[in-house]
Amino acid sequence: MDIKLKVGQRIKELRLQLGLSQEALANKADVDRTYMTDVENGRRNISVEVLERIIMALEISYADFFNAKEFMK
Amino acid sequence: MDIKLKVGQRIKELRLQLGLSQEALANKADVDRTYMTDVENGRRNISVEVLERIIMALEISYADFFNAKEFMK
DNA sequence: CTGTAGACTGGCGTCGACG
DNA sequence: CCGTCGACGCCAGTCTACA
Repeated sequence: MDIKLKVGQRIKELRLQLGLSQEALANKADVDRTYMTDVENGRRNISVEVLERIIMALEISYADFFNAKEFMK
Repeated sequence: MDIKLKVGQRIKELRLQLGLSQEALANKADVDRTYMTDVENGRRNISVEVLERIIMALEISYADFFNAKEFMK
């Protein structure tokens, strides 16, 4: 499956666990709200710097973010 | 430390373990050779799609690529 | 609150050339 | 084999607006 979709789904999964709205997470990660929508829906080819900000806003490490079955091979 | 540097160093580390030149890895990942140089030296904010191609060329999973101490928090 | 659309700027990623 | 430079097209990421 497309890496963009995997990343988007993982972000959404973790966001919901934190009980945040897309807008709240977008603000916390300092990215645009409409861009956040596109990223979660696998429509944008995100860069590692923006991904890092989102991951930090999700209060998780890079290692743990990718430590999920979708990324295991 | 900068995420771009961490990613670059991890790529270089794994590339050397495989005994590949930058050019050989670049060809295998289907990216430009000069871009590969910049990425390893932490000068480019790489996207997840290109990073995926490099990771696959390094014969490792996304999870294992980030399962290294630099990415542990 | 989420999604979509359109317009815009900067930088990703390519390429040829040279040391 | 690796690093750097300059040129260039295209898309990442922003923003406003509407449902």
